Amino acid sequence: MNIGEAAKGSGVSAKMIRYYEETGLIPPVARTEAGYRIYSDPDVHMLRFIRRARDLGFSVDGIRELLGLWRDHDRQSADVKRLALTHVADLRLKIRELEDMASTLETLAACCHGNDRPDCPILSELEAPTSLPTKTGKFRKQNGF
Amino acid sequence: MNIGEAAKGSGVSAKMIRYYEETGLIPPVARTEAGYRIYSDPDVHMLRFIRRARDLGFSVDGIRELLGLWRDHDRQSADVKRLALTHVADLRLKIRELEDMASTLETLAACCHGNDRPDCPILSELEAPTSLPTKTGKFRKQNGF
DNA sequence: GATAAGGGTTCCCACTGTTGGAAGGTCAAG
DNA sequence: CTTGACCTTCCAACAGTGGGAACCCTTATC
Repeated sequence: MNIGEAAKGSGVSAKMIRYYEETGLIPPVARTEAGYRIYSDPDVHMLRFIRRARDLGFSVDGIRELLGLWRDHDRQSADVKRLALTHVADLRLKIRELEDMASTLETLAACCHGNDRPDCPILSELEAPTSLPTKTGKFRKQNGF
Repeated sequence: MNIGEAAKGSGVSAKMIRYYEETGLIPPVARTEAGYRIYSDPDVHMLRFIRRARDLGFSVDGIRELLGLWRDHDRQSADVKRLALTHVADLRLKIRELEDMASTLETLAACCHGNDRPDCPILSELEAPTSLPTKTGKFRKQNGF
């Protein structure tokens, strides 16, 4: 099976398959004499695993670890669980940050008349932060996730 | 005031101030004879506005619009409000996606013994998605936000 | 056998936003 | 006059993904 079919079968674009191979997330596959990559069913299986993990928000590095555990038949499920729960904690943290942003903005928007006059509490707040409640205290995000 | 002081006073790093200038988010400022950028209090004020908007999760493009409204004394607060609420909707969408990921993973983790045995429902699910409930249906994220 | 369509291959660029560093000029204090 | 802390520009990198160019391969059709 060539890369296009593998892409269709796995839901991972051909571009990304090449990228994953280049960056070592997946091992290089065999090639035809002409240089075409050849994929087997297990390869596609692995690609689907990767896609599913991305769907769950794992970073490529996280997936690297997951793949390691997946391939390791002597793994301990505790390791997988820890990896998953760490990721859940990251997600929840990110959610809280976004939630804070959204609720702050919503509060401000609720105070804004939203008419044809120029005065607007949203701009006022951006201009001169009045330390509105931000449950987490720390506000600044540092990685896009 | 030079860029370092402006950075300290605004909370925007010198690097980012230069970047914002280069990309046209903020207009170029005056320079000393030696080429040092000179910032005034209003400049720092604007930088603080920008930083605050970034803290609320606005993209640079969003900030561009906000700045335009901020500077426009004939603006209509309705435009600001619309901008803000659109952003809130984006945030809430993203939150829902992350929430789905987190709850799916949490459900799976709860089913995982987390012991020294290798069998693990998390890996099983990644391997062969059993279409767990994902309230939104569409799952794949397409922009990092 | 020639040709065209629709693959594949590599490589480079763009995006978002931010950081890091190198090479070199400048300013203020000692 | 030197030293250290600034400033300047330029270049690279990060994570992931998409777009596209230039070129090769395969297959079907004429």
